Amino acid sequence: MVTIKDVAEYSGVSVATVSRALNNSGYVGEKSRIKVEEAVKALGYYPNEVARSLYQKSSKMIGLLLPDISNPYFPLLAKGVEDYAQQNGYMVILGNVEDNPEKEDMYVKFFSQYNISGVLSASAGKKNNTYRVPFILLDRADEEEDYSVSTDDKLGGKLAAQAILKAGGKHAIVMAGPKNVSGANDRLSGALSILDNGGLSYKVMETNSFKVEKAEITAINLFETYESFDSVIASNDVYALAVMKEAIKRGHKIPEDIQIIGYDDMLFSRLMYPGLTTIAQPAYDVGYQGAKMLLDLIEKKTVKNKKLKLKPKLITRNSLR
Amino acid sequence: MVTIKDVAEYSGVSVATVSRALNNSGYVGEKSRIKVEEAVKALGYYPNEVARSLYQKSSKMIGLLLPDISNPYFPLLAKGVEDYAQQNGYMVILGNVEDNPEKEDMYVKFFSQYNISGVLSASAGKKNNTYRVPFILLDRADEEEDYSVSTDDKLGGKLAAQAILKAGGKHAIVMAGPKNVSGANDRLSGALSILDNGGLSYKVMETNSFKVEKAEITAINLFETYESFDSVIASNDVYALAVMKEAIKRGHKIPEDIQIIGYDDMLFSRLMYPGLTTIAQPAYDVGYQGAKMLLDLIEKKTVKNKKLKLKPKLITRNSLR
DNA sequence: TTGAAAGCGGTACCAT
DNA sequence: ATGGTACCGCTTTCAA
Repeated sequence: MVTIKDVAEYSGVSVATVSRALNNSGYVGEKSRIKVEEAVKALGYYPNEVARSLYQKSSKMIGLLLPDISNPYFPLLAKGVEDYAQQNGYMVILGNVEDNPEKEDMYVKFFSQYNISGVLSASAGKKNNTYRVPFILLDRADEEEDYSVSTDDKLGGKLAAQAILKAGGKHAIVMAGPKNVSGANDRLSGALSILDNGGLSYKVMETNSFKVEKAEITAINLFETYESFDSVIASNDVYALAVMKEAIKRGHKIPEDIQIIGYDDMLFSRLMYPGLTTIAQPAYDVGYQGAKMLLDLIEKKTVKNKKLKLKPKLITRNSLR
Repeated sequence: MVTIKDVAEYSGVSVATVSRALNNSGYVGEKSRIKVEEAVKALGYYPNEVARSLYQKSSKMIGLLLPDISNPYFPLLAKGVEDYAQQNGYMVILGNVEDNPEKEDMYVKFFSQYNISGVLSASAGKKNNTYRVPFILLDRADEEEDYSVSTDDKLGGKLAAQAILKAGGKHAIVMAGPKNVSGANDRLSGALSILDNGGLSYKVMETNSFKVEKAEITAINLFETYESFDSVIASNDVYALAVMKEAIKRGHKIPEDIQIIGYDDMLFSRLMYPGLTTIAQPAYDVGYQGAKMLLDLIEKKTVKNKKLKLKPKLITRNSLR
């Protein structure tokens, strides 16, 4: 391993001068600078970030806390984070916390042990004030004081309801989604605000999970509990799919007998038959903008908007009439 | 921040003794040990890993290089890695390299700057010998000398072909998959080895991507190019889905007219109608076992099997007769 | 403009 | 069994 000392010897100056030259800090004579640059090139030197981090008590690493990487929404978000971080010389440390407070605590500790310089969290866990570094909430924006980047779910809910209305639904079922997820509540209230003035009847179906495992049983429940509906606003694409499957199985035609709209726009939603009409969430952008906000905070740039709301949009395919 | 020095002062011993007590290295008297433990508890001390890492030239961090997190196979693999790592006190650093050698080089450098102690790579990029730390290939096993964990794709191909045969296929199309991915070749040769003795006719369709964007066009090509086939062995589930969609669109019944088998078993494959019969890849296990092998290597435990092959298995649903 | 030296928070060698 | 201390690689103060 080639160290700053090697560079100093090779170029005939002191390590202090090399350090200054490398960091553009303090005075460095022109000749010294040149000699250092040559030495760096000749030796293939690059600084040891661990040593630097020890002194500076910070690093070029940020943490990303996710509730569940296997949920297809999060990899996209993670990709956005990773892209922005990588473009700006930061590494991202992945923490799959699964809404498990203990795991989250482990990571908080890890992060501080390694001088991580900021954290992005999409985890629904209790907001952890233990962080002494910039902290940004992804996809949630409960508390007033936090920095956050999220989707405008109320708008998303409205969009979905409007699409159903426009397609001529008469009797709709709207799935409520988990009550402890603020986004789910926003969607619901957004949808209802439109439906209430839309001249169609609707019922709200309580569902309390986004989990894939629950999708099939929820779809079955839907058909066993309700009768004579012609439209479904599903919690998300996975649930929409499950409903489609169950509907077809029971001999209903989509969209003729029953029309369905999803939420998320996962990559396979367009691979269904019929293609699923859905509300696209800007998952990648949430990650990307979140990372940007975090690095701005870390580098003490001013962040104009503490709470960034990104807009979802309607993706029209063939599951609505 | 509370340091080892604080602990030493509080407990009235030297930092050397504290260090020994904490690491169970060297002699420590019973009384000293107790005093240290009390001090640690009272002060809420935990070691700074950056300082430790600087001295030891290693850390409790491992790198994970992925070709594309948005491909649903990889998050599962990542979850396996993360789980094992986390259970053993390691953090994982995520690198989405997208088969881009420059990005990969960036990460190689990053990793060494931060004393990462091992690397797991599912990237198809040139094998990077620049690593001076344990290195394990995930999902690929080209070169003889490497450590690797992968799926037995030849077996997977056989399983798929056997299922088609058993379901009574007469004329099959088998998609070849990208030629530069060794797993794809193994699947193909596995499938053909069965088909050749199966008493049915088949054709191999060249496809050269696993990418989602290509799936729809490939499905269309399939129907435009070939006639009178009754069975399809698809490259993966996404492609299988696209084929199903196109088939239904064209008025074919599944599985009555055309039967289809996929590869991967992605979570939504069972949410289709009809449910997709497929070969399940142990993505999570590849990650988990890979992480295990890596940590064993890092901690100098003996690894009995340099090249671990995990078994795929047939998941029977309703897309075969 | 430059270099010596004191840290940053640990580990481990060497005396005692 | 214990403590003093050099050292890991880098940054920054301070004096020259």
